[in-house]
Amino acid sequence: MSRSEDGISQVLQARGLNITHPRIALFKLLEEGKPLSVSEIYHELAGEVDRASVYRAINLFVDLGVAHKINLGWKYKIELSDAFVEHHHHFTCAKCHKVIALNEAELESFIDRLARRYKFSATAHQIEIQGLCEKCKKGRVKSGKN
Amino acid sequence: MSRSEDGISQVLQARGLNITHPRIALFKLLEEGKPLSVSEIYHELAGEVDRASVYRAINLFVDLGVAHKINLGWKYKIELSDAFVEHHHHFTCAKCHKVIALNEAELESFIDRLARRYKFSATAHQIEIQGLCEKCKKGRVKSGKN
DNA sequence: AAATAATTGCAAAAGTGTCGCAATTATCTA
DNA sequence: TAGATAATTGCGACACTTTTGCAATTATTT
Repeated sequence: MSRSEDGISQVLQARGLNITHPRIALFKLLEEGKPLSVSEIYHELAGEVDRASVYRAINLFVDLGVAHKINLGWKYKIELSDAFVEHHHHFTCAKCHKVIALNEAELESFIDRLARRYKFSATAHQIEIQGLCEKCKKGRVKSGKN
Repeated sequence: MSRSEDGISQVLQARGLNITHPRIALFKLLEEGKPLSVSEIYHELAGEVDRASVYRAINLFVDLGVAHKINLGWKYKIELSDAFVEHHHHFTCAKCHKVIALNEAELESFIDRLARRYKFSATAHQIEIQGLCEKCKKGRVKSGKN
């Protein structure tokens, strides 16, 4: 393992942490962009990486700010942070599960304005919005339950 | 157990559900206003209420719309719904843990406007914002940990 | 290439969430 | 208010999920 160009190697190196297979494998997986649950991750990495190491790598990434956990529904999933991947907020359709990316800048500035008014300096935030997308709202789409 | 005036008893009664100790105890705990994690709840109720019953009561409350699960950071916590308790959004100061309530109407309308633009109809949302309050931002306030 | 320091995989343990079922408790009825 | 009836609880057992100690392995340093 060498490649000191890619994102994660750089971060690890900068912190004096070893560049190891579990860490690279996790990063590559997350790099595909889709938020993954812990079990999706270690099933994907089965045989390659031990469960315990998956957890350790995930927690390391979170501590390093490389990744963070988000909630879809009410199980969390892991996703790379801004610096390594697109945006963070989206609508999730409760029926068809379509994900609609939100205008990040607008959200940020709204939060900032709000915070400023309360003389609060915001350092982090989580926003999740559930609802129905245009198609599903129009009815016609039957849902098993819910 | 009788008291048919308080919120939860009314709801239970209206649905023909029994008013039982686990349910009352959970409601009282949540009534204090602080969102609690499942384990906080059953540790608090240890000896009084069995783990399984805590889960059953929580799920019942959620089904009834009496409580709902929210995500703080990335573990979910349980909180009573609007009808039974104040508002849902606030700033939380990372140092002194002061909680600043936000202007709910403004938040709601922002979300709605945003959603409308994407032709998405929002039915629920969770927003959490971390940062520092005015005093702590100015420095001077030492924090034990965290 | 050897030394050393960080990390892994494994196995065991702790924690979470669910379920069936007999025992208990709340509510209803007379 | 007692007795019948139906709802609910607590218990024990599972099936995960997540964490930890530790010897073995792997990445870095010299």
